Amino acid sequence: MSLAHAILGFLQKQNMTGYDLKTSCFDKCLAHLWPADQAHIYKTLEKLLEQDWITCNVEIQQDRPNRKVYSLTAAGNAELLRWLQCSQSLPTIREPLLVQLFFATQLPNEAIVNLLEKQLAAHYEKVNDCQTIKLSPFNETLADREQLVYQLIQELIMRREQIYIDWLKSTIELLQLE
Amino acid sequence: MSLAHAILGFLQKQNMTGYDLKTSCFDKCLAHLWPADQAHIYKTLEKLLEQDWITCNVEIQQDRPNRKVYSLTAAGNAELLRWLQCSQSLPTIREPLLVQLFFATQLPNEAIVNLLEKQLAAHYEKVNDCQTIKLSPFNETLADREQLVYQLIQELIMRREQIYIDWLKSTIELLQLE
DNA sequence: GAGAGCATGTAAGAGGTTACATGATTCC
DNA sequence: GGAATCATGTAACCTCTTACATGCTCTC
Repeated sequence: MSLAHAILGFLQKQNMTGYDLKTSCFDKCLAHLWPADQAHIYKTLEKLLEQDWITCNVEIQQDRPNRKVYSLTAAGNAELLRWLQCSQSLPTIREPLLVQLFFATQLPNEAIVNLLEKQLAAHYEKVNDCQTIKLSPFNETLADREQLVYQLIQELIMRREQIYIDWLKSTIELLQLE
Repeated sequence: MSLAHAILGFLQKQNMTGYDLKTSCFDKCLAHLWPADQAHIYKTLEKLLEQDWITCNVEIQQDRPNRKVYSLTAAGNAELLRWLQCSQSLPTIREPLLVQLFFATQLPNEAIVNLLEKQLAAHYEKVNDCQTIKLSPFNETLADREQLVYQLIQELIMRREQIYIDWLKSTIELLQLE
């Protein structure tokens, strides 16, 4: 249910369209915490409407497609607050590379090293990406408290990446020595 | 597609039933790399049959339900080998706790600390679990190479957990000071 | 007698992705 | 002229989970 609640969370800060949510919120702030697809966001908005947790107001535009601007209802706000206090389950992590490695003992070392190197390159790219994320979607000046929380989140994400990078590097070295 | 290929991988080592795959393989070896549900395993076995990557042989039993023993075909083996050489995408990690924290600045510090402490307890439990995983489902003596790979995988999993634990601990301390 | 283990599955739904379609405007 | 931006969506599909159902045996 995190996608639905993340949408509620963003709408609490500011009224927005599905497009805004995708481009300014999910892709910018939550890309590394909760990636979300455009089609999925639109579908979820409909469900939230059905639940009466949000409402929709159409702004007619001449030059461009009309905007469906969503906003949080009182019920939606209450639901968000309820969810914010529920303890969440641990992240489910599925690791394609490690599954592959698990069965890859039948491959020669060079083939395995090759796979690891590609993954390492992808992680380097991702770290680059992570460094440029902006955790606040709006141009407000943030309270100290918010800034602190955002910094903490960013740090966990970076550490998480660093672990993979370190592990990949040392594993590649090890296999090359053999 | 990792679930399908993991099944091929296990069947390459030994013929098995869906039940065996769930209880001896996925739950024991891949629990922290690629958790898999029983219903999902059965459905995937059917798809693999349709593709002719596996075949099924029914063993009739008197006292117990019959066993559908699956085995890898030559085509299945080829597919596994092909997949083992494809570079995999990075793991998609979705973090319910971090999303929650992202929106939780409206909660008092104690409420946040409470959430973090629950998550920390869950991670401690998981680390315990991870320490008891046995990466080989069979009672064979392993080649050095396999043993090395399994050790490396285990280490990455443990480090991944440790990061979360360290982060949660220091974040709790920080918030309690405020 | 209750519960765990063996072994099969189905049905329904939640969650998520990919690809396609529209149509105007602005920038290179 | 071609690509990007704005803004909407749909359809099909894949992945995964939850809950239910059956029925026998062995152990506590």
